[in-house]
Amino acid sequence: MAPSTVAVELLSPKEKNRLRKPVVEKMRRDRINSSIEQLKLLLEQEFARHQPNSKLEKADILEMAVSYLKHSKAFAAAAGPKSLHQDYSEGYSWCLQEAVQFLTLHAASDTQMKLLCHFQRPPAAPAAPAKEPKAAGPAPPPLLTPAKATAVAARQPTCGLWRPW
DNA sequence: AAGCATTGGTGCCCTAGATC
DNA sequence: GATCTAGGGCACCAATGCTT
Repeated sequence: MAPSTVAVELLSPKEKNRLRKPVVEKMRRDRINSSIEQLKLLLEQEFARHQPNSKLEKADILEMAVSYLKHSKAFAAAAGPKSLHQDYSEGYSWCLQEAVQFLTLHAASDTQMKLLCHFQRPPAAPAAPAKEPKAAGPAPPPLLTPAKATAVAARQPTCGLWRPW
């Protein structure tokens, strides 16, 4: 049973500190655990692919996160430098495909068409840093037509990790 | 039942800030 | 600059729960 507030008032600062320590330490462990849990959720599919049916320890989660980041870095380096605009366009295109895929499965066709038409409008340009030559940059990639986007969505596997974003 | 992982409590050490 | 103090982080250990 926890000491009453009156009893706590009577304690010396050192004793108060001694009582507070376990609480603070617990909060700290909780932070560690919740972050590990978030890592686990973020890497869940990767775990399923590499170690199906195996129980995940915290150490496993951390190891997998490290190897994922290493892999991700190596992939980005191999892909070479991209312009900000190119990077943005690829990201936009990918998000569009994801949205189309989702709508294909879940949304009513009317809503789907309206949303697709909305996405067909040119995306806002990314906030370019001062050095990036705005006008001289490469033209944005062609936008997907609704039919093409749906076809692309049909080809796309469900969200997998190791995606070069 | 044994082995392993996780959790919770505690002591020790380190560091930053305050005071002299 | 030396000393003191509070706060934070880490390591260790015991208890508990889970798996084989």
